Amino acid sequence: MVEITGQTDAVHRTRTPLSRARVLSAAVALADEGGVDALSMRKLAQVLDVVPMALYKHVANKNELLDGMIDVLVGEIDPPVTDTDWKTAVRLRVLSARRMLLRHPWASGVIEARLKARAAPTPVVMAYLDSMIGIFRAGGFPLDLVHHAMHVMGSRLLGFSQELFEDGAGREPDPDALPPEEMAARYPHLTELAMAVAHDEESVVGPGCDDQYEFEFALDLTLDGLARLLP
Amino acid sequence: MVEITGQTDAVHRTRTPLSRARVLSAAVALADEGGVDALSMRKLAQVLDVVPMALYKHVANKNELLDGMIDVLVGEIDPPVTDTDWKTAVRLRVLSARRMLLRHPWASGVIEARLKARAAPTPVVMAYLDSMIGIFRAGGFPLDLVHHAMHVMGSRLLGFSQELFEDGAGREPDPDALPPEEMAARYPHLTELAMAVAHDEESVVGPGCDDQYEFEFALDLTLDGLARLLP
DNA sequence: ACCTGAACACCGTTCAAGT
DNA sequence: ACCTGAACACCGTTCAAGT
Repeated sequence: MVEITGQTDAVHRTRTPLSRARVLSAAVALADEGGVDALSMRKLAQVLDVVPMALYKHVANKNELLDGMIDVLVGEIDPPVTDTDWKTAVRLRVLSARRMLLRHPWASGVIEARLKARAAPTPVVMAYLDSMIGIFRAGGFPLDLVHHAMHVMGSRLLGFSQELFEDGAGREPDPDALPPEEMAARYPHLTELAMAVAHDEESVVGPGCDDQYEFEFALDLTLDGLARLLP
Repeated sequence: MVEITGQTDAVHRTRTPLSRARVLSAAVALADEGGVDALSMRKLAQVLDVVPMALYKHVANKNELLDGMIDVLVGEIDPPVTDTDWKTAVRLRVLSARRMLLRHPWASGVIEARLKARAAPTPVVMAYLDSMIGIFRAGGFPLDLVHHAMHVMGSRLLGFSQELFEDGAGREPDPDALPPEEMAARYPHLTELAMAVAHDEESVVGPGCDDQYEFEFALDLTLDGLARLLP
């Protein structure tokens, strides 16, 4: 007993030190193996041969751990192919996202849960959405149609179902949010779209987009598409 | 302290006895108030003025509680309107489902989680899907197109995202599953569709439907619809 | 200053003891 | 036979005590 503890300790001392990256990839591996229910701070610490509290040096809490894991997964999605038409580019990207989601079946649930909890999307997720908007823009989509398109794609973009944006309305103000000019530099397409939407609606129903309208737009697009296939 | 306990006890004795329905609606109310994280067997018992273990007389465990709650919610979706065309009928039904999902923001997450856990859909959910298929059939959709349509509608039917059916392949055999003839009687459209899909695929890639094909079908339908709206 | 064991306030569920 | 308190095996996170 004492000897084993001693051995573990020796191994521990020579092991590569903990890092945020090591914590996150171990967490992803744990969730891949046993589902998200099998992921606990305590089990994660055990896998990393570390006392539970050591994790809190690298992630603030479990929610931040989940956010970090999502970032790892979004990083697995192929970057957009640039030398084709918009449709092929979107198609390839969404299919790549789907392959990621199939590799990590717990992912869409976690992403959706974090969105439902009104957590601010991480920079990595923002960059993903920004570049997706960029594909549509490069394909000649006017801003309002891009907006609809992003809603229509909804669940296929990242596996979650509805109300993906929510525009941060009612969200707790992020203490380390980027200043607007930095936002615009980093996420040009997202910013452009957000500003267009805000301007559109502000005079009518207040800020944010009309989710009901967007839902019906997507529904009707789908139903019309099906109607065209009727014999 | 003793006096208060005595009072509580007296109230408890005259209270309407626990029932599955009372447990389920209290659980829904609790989730509506505080989200699904606020729902625990212990808190539910407390709200019902009952010892935690008393709940287990009416639901086998927490998963069965969640299934029961889903049934309550699906019961809130309007029945299909019969005296219109298929498109209007589907549209109204899906919009009714959406209103339910907006009333209970935790619902889609729970539904998706239960599906991911490969839990068999409850009879109430089966009946809902069956009658949705019935609308398409009555509208003249051939079986294969209904199949595609159900996949395309996917997230809009009940708020979850993908792989909704999974056909029970790899699912633990349900001990109290209905015999086939009873299935056919209760869910005629679902059974017809399931049999057509099974027959279609069995000779090619084994039972179940080709999820990748269905995903791409829905994706392309969406992209083609967007392309048509380009100026 | 850093690290960490014990503790706190929770879970869902089992089970034996009480009526 | 029914009901239930205590117990079990967990959680995420706080915090004070140790180095």
